[in-house]
Amino acid sequence: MVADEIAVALLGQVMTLSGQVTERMRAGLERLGLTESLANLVWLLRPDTDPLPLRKIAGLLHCDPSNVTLLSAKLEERGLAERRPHPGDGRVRTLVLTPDGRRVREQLIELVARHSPLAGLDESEQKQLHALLDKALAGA
Amino acid sequence: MVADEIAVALLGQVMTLSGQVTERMRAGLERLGLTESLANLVWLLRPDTDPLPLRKIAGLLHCDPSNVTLLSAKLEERGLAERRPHPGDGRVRTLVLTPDGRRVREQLIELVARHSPLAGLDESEQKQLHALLDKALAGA
DNA sequence: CGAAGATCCTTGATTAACTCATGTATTGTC
DNA sequence: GACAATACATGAGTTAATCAAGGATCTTCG
Repeated sequence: MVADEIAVALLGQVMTLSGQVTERMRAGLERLGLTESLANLVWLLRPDTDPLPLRKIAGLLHCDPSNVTLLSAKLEERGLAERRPHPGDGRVRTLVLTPDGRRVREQLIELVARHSPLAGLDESEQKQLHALLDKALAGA
Repeated sequence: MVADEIAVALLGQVMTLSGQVTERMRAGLERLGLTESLANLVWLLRPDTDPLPLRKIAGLLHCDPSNVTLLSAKLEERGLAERRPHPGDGRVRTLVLTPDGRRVREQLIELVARHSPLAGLDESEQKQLHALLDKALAGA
């Protein structure tokens, strides 16, 4: 039962951490003109990887595809992202950040990552933590 | 910039992890008759510590006090928790799990902790992780 | 002792995210 | 070329959350 206790405590820590991060985000979001869910989406839209189909975004966001349509429309409206047809499949739309969107994403990362509790750890601790989390996530 | 990269990746891992956990929770919640936000509240109501004032709950939950009133009422309605007056201060109400509520909380922990990605780590890794997260949270 | 101010919870109205059901377009298969 | 399957869009409806205002209790200070 001891092992269980640790697992529960770990989970509590992770949830607390994620709560603190989203809370900090929220404080800076108004300045960026984003809501929390839009920020989550922007966070997901990495400029250095292949564009994500909307359906895949829904999976990563754990929400309904129709909701992604809504969020995408809002980002488009603000000029932060564009829906583009998939080159190989006419049914699929992908969502890509515009230059403005990339800037906002940078600000978001700056806002959150630079001040997260995790940033307080030194480099070797961060690497250690990264390895542990990587292993845990791989096992899932 | 390298350190920043790690911090960003770490944050991504934590968010992914918390997303997976809440997703898993969601799958089992219907059976327990709870919504996600109610589950978060139940999770917070540890039977082994002093009862929490509603206002403090609002802080921990990062939401408005009036929302806590609403959630508390729902838990009460289901017989899972009780609002009790604070012994020393007539303004304050505390929220306490009933026996039924404690049972539901156990099931919730069982559901989530036992199957979280973190449970896949061995005991020494879990302890290591716990120490790192503890340090990070203490710094915040 | 009593009034002013602060703190805590509640109530009601409003907003916004999200889901569900349905519709339309495109692709793949037989 | 018809049929099933997949992907996104649209519209209605649900629900959680915020905000503003109110009543109750405690604290401070004249």
